[in-house]
Amino acid sequence: MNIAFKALNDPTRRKILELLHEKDLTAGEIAQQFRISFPSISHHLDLLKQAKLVSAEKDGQYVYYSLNAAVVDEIVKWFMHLKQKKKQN
Amino acid sequence: MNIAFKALNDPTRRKILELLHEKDLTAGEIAQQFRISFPSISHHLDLLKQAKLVSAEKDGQYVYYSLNAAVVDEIVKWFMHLKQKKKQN
DNA sequence: TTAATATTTAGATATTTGCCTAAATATACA
DNA sequence: TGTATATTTAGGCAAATATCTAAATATTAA
Repeated sequence: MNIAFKALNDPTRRKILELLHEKDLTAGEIAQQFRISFPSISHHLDLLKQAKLVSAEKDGQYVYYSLNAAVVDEIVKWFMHLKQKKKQN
Repeated sequence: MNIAFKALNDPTRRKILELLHEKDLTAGEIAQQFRISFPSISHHLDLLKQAKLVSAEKDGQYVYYSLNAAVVDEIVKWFMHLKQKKKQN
């Protein structure tokens, strides 16, 4: 959970999630969408992977990344809990 | 949105939101829940306020903090959008 | 096997973050 | 008014973060 929020705290990484929401992409296809260097994008992808927000699958020389909904669910649950009606103050 | 994710990227600040989910609290009451110094908590509260995740109201010498659902809604919306069924890959 | 392409790892650097103590400000109380 | 209480602001420091270039690794193609 901690690492998920950390992974989400970056506009580039959130944009990556939005791209992957459209369809699975290779690391290179993702990198092309940004003005940031390949290695930096690779690092961002690694963080998203650590947070289990995305998963990666190697196919030949390419690595395909895809969005992973499970952790998103968990976070949404946390927010929904926050929104439950609270005691009257 | 950017600042909201930033504000959420800290366990202390998320704990503060959970405390405020129970009921409104003064800065001091919040600070007592942590082993962190008063000024540090004050700084965390300021960030949460900037992100509009909480609102503050002064009452005499106390400042009451309360949870602000509007931004939470906005973030949940972002997540729900991510979860919409995506194109088949 | 050699060269090209795709991606990650390593190392360096500038910026941001979170914490602290000390000082400042605001309000309440004696 | 003078003192105590509640909270914020300021300044400093260590750790974390985002970025870069260069180098390494893996796979494909000539």
